[in-house]
Amino acid sequence: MATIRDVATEAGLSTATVSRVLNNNGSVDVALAARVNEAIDRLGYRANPLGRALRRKRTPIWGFLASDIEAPFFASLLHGLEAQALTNGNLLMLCNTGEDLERERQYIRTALDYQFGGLVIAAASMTATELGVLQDEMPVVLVDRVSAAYPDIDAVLVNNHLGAHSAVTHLLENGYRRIGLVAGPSDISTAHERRAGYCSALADYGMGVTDDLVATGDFFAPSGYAAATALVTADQPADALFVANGQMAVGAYAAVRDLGLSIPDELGFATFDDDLWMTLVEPSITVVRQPAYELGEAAAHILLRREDVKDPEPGEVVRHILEPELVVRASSCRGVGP
Amino acid sequence: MATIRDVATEAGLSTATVSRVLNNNGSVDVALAARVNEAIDRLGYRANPLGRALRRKRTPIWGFLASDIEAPFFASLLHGLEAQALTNGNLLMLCNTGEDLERERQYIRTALDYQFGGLVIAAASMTATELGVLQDEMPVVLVDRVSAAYPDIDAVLVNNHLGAHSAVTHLLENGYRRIGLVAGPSDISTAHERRAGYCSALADYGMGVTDDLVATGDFFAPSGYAAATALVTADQPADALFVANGQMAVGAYAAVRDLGLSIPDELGFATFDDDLWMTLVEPSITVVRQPAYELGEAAAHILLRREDVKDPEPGEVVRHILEPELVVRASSCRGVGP
DNA sequence: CCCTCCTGAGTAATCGATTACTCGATCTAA
DNA sequence: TTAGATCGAGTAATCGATTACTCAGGAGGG
Repeated sequence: MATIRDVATEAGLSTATVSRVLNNNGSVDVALAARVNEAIDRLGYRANPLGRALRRKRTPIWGFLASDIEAPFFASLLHGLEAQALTNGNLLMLCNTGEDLERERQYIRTALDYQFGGLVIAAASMTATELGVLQDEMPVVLVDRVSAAYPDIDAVLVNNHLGAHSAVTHLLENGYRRIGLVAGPSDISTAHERRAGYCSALADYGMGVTDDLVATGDFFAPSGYAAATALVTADQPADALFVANGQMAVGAYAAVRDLGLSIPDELGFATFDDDLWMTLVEPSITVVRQPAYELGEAAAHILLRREDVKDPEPGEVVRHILEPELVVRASSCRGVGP
Repeated sequence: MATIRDVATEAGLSTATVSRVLNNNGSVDVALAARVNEAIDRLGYRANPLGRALRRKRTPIWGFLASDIEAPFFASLLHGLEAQALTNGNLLMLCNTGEDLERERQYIRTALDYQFGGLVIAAASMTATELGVLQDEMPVVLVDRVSAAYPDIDAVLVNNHLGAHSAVTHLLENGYRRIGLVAGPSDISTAHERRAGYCSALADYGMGVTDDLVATGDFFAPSGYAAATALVTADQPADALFVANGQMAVGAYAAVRDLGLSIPDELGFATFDDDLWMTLVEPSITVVRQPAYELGEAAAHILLRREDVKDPEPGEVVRHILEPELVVRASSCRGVGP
């Protein structure tokens, strides 16, 4: 491996000049710069990123923290983020926390040790003070989830309220009147907002929210099964279900099938998150699709803006909200079924 | 951030001694070691990995190269790899090549620049010489795919032949006689092996392979749709389909549905790769499940073994073969359907 | 014509660790 | 008692880059 010293010798110049050419810093005579570049080509020189990072106190690596990278939503987000990272000369380091706080902390320490160039967090479980410390050292962007505890950190979010509102309104417009909500854990912002959207849609339709039409799960499939079963077998059963995320929709859908209810005639069905299977089952399922890939891209753009420029003032907080899309399929349209 | 020098000063010792304590190198007096550790605790010192890596000429980072991280198979593999990486003190760097050779090369150069501690490749498209050069610098493990061009590189693979063989045999045992194969690109080793397994199962049953029962796709959904349509609408149509991967199964399944054929009565159906939707559709789908997570773990173990020890001799090539599992569901059992 | 300013390039310090080499002290053996 | 071996710790070189500081030489002004 050729070093910058080898290049300097080859070009008959000093390492300082070579470095200036490499970084387009200072002013270097055109002829000398050409000599440097020729030497670089001749030797096949590539700068050692470790030496560079040590000196600059900054690594061109972004970290990505997610609770479950196998979930299609996060996988897609990750993909969008990775694509932007690589095209902008950054590497992407992955951390799957599995909702494990200790692991999350460990990873954040690692990010500090390596002096990452940025961090994207899709698992907001740490305290505000920890994040505050982190933010002093590198750009930090929250994606998907936020909490009231971090009012001053950049975030890229989905308009969950609108998404839930439009899906529930759609169910109402199709004649369903007792719409059950399979909700997520209320301490996760997305779950909270979707619930709020559900409520406001009912309110806009002049209907109140009855507690017996809301069952809370934990965003994983089994809880969706239980919640859906409860809502549909109650004394006054729901005549439609709106599920707050894709994983719970798997469970909820299985529950409905096991109970032998026919969708959409006996029960309307809609959910947050699009997934492949929702188009393959019979009837296909109406969803609120989240722009997951774009979420990742948007997070990358914020990191890039924060990187050097003072464009968003240090005190200014960026909140980028993306719009979800209601994709109407057969499961929510009575009389349009198979 | 405290440095090793700060620790040395705090403990009233030299940096050399501190370093020896940190790395458990050389011999240090117990009392002094205790003083060092106290100083470390007092200062909250954490070693700077960049300085360390620069000196050691080696970063505790593993790279992972995949063609499509959004595919459930690779996502799961990635997850298994990441879990092992983190528990062994390595970070995991992600690269999604999207089958783009140029991008792959670029990433490999990056791995060399950073002096990664290992590289896991699930996208074997580069030439043998490139990989040879790479292997001289760091441990390399191929997962999922290999090619005859790399006989001397460690690999973790699935027994594709056996998987296909068992699925096709299962279809034969259930009375299907004209089993169509939706095959993958023959230059990808997995596709090749699955095809061979299909052929050998037929042969074992005393049946020959007829070309008109094989249609080749590209491992993506649309090609599965086309291939399945062709096989099922031929003059002498197939009475069962075996699909070589999960993505094409999506297309193939949609095609069958669009043609209004009933599974499993009119058509048997089985595929490589398990996925959520295959249990949710009616009837559920028989699959050959690959241990994707375990593949990632196994790759990690090979890297760990190669890391320092000379356990696998430099000349010795490790080939770790994992067994797939036939999961029988309704789609392949005539008369057991809905 | 001389002095000042500016430009462009080199020298050397620095980032934070590891480690070859050195050296004094202790211990063993002759 | 002393030479030689051994052990433990410190000094300083090193990994590969960036950059503050320095300095020579040319341009411009008085």
